[in-house]
Amino acid sequence: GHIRDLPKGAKEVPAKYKGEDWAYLGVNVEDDFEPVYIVPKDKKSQVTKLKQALKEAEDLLLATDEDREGEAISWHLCEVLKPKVPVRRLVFHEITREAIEEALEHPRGIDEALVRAQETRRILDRLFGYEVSPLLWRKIRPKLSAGRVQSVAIRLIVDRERERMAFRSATWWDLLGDFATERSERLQATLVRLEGKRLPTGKDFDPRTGKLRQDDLVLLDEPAARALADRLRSAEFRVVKVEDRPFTMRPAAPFTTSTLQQEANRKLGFTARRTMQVAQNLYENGYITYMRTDSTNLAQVAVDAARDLVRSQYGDDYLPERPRQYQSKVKNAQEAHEAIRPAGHPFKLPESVQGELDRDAFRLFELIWKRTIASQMADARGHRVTITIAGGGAEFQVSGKTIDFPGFLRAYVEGSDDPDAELADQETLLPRVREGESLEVLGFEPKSHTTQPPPRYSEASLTRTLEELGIGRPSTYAAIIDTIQARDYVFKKGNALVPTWTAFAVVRLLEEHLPSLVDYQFTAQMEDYLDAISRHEAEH
DNA sequence: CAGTGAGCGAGCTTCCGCTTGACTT
Repeated sequence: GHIRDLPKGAKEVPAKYKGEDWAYLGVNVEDDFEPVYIVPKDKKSQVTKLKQALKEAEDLLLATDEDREGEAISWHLCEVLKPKVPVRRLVFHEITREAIEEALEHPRGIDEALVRAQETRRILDRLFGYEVSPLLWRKIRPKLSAGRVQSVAIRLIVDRERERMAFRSATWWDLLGDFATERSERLQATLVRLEGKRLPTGKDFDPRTGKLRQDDLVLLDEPAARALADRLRSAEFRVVKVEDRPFTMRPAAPFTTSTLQQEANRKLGFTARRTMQVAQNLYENGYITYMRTDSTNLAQVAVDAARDLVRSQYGDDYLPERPRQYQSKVKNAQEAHEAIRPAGHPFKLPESVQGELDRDAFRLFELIWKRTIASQMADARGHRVTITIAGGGAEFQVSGKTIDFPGFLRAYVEGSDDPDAELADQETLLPRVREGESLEVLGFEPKSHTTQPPPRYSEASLTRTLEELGIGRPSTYAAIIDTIQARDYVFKKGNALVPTWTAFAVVRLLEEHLPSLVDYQFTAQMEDYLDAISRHEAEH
């Protein structure tokens, strides 16, 4: 990790800067934002060890991560160690024999522009944090904090709470029609249209007023729904349309830190913190690859191992002709490592390691194993059938889903934030009917529906949103969630993150007086600028 | 002269991102 950093406060600033106005920042804002670097106390012993080792070395190999922070670590090492022997910078994105040997044959120098980009990022975060936090101490309460990442995180949560407070629910009614086919099979369908006009769904209501957004829809109340049910009992119904559409589903990409935390939260109920602790343990004991990564890429040996397992466990039908490659769709991905996957070749089977692992570790390992294997399996194939039934001026519809070939679903189904949607994902089989077939009416049941306010963020959905906005890094997602709770901005209610009044006060103050700093695009714009620095196109 | 309370000044809080070993309970 980093062995040098800005001083934490005025106390750690070297004596010659002690009296300066900017000492508390550790950045000379009076002279071109020159940063002051120190070796923190807990890193001194590491630096001593490195210096000792360097004395007997004929060569210095810098093999830190190939990303912005990793490049900076290499640069700081050179600054501190002042090596007199030749220095080579090695880069590899996976810890495999092949990758390391390759790296040894193609060393490079330190990329100074990338180092300047990191330094800029560090200074910006310090200035934001150490200038804005004291403002909150004076205006709201001591010990509060603000920062490029945490302040946007609480703004997301407060914004969602505002939407919930402004929310006005709406209630509407429809009918569940119960029919029998010519072969006496039961068929239930929902009223979707009446006299040519569509019935509303939840999306048709404005969440702030509870009123319909358009007026060409049929809004039924309870008496109207009951009257309609009575009237339709004597109507004649026919199948007017049977739509049959094939579909395929692709497996999800292998895990990154963010997706692992989300899935472990949804499927195992782990907090981000617990997921990372368990993963760290699995990593240190050689069960999985590195757990702080934003890459979905698999090393060639891992692809081979996964494909071997697919063939032996599920058979050739489940193996795609060619290995699958996953593109990172995440903004600002730096891809210094592989995806998170079982270590080694071949992968150990979960059953074979169950005895060596505690319950948490086993469940997380199994999740990683299945996701990795599934990512190299064939698409699932099926078809979706939609039946439309008409009679008495009313139109009913029902959809069913059939899986013809499960493919990767044999190994892994991605979890969902929305349990209803997950239920709807299950296979639903419909009786066979033909267009024009007449149906017997068994009855109509009026059903009421109420719109729901937008849900609060969970740890999983907050992490996903931050990642989508390019905010935070794999090593910090879990820490962000801890920080906003430690500062009393947010508390957990079950899985939900609920903002406190302090959070409302802080967000409102920042929105009113420092709007650009809490803009959701602030980090994305910063990243664009840092990229320009690393391409030598902008001043740091 | 002792005890009390008001007033003042000094010192502290805080960022993000990379990591693992040291320390406490």
